Amino acid sequence: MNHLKDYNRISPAVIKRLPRYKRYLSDLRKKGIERVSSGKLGELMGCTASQIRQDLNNFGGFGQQGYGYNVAALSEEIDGILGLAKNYKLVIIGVGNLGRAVHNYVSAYNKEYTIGAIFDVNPDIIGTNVGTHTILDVSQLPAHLSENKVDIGIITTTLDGAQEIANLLVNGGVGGIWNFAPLDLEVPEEIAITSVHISDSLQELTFYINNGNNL
Amino acid sequence: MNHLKDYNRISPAVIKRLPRYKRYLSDLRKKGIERVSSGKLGELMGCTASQIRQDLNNFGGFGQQGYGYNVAALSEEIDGILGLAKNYKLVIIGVGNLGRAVHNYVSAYNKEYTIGAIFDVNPDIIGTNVGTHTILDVSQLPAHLSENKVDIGIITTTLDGAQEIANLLVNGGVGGIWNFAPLDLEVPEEIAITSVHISDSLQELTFYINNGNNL
DNA sequence: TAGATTGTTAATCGATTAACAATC
DNA sequence: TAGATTGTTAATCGATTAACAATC
Repeated sequence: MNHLKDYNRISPAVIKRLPRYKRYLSDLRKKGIERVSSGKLGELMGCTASQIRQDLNNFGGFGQQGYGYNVAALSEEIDGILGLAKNYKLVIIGVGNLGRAVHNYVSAYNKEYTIGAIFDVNPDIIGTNVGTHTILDVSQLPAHLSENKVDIGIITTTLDGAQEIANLLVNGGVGGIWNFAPLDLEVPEEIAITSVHISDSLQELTFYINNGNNL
Repeated sequence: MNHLKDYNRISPAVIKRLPRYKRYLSDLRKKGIERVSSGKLGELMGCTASQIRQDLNNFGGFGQQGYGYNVAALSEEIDGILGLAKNYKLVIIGVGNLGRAVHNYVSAYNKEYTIGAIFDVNPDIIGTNVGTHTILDVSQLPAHLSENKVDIGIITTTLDGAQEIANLLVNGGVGGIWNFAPLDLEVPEEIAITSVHISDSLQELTFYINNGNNL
């Protein structure tokens, strides 16, 4: 399925664009469109055909001259590249509104991601249910990690204590951390980490409101 | 306060880093550290001193040779650049868990952002309260926009209908849109828009879990 | 004054776009 | 076959880093 190139040398800018390609392809698929050229896709996405071809050719030659790309096939290739063919076990730490939103969101996946357990520090909600999960005390996190293989730890706590949670996750052997707390966590470099910095995003928007959009 | 250069020509990469500088400076401030050199800050942030000086000099010369930067003063300069000295009126459309999380988050600001009204389509929650706000029917959004100056519309709905909400916001004269729905909204180019693509972020993380971190 | 560190120019590096031969 | 469109190399553009004179 994937052409076994050296994915480590591929620019982060390219990787960041893959989910976006996936969104547009899934859109085309819904509309029943079978094939698309880099030219047409570039028009839809607001980027150059050249960029699309360059990006995809990092991973393999998925197109066909004179035809373009098969939408369904390309979409599946991208899933393969991203690693969405596998299943990942998750834990969520912090079950406030944001944690619940992420819980809902991830629960909608039927294959790729499975929530193993959810944790909080607030005694008022520990023991209550969210969907099919019961909120556990965060003190049980290390035990859970040692008894279960967990791929991704999701941090939806506030700033305070987020680094300590990250340490527990790292020591518990997770493969990656999905961080929503407003700080840059320090983790060993073999641990993958992606942060969603919500407040940064609002401040960026504020700049562009005052200074005209990114053109 | 700001040195009135042409902020429109500044690279988006620089703008994206400003909130991050702000976070580190506020951290130093909390620790009671008064001054910092680009060298020391670069060490903390994991970037070059050169980049920090280049970034800041897009906006003005905030440092002093032989001394470095005054933490508090630089922090306030960055606030000014981002436009955080003003107050912005917001509306939130979509009061599920994500909308509530954003509501909480924004409510914590005391000066910069003020929530004017919140909207949803779900009759079960319309009329109920979130903090001091009563959830309004989304059909009342156009009227609200014509009666109130709204700076930022926050879209925390699902994919379906998000573009229609964006159209209402644009027609209602908002200055910018903060989008959490998993699509690229189409808006006129004079409208600032920043999206938080949560699902894209998880997929990016998944890639790095499988392929080693961004090094 | 001497040392430190900036502001800024020049050099390098990486990412995007253009061009075109290969080929379906 | 002729037309379309890819894969890929070369050219351009932009962003990062290095270097250093200016100066506090």
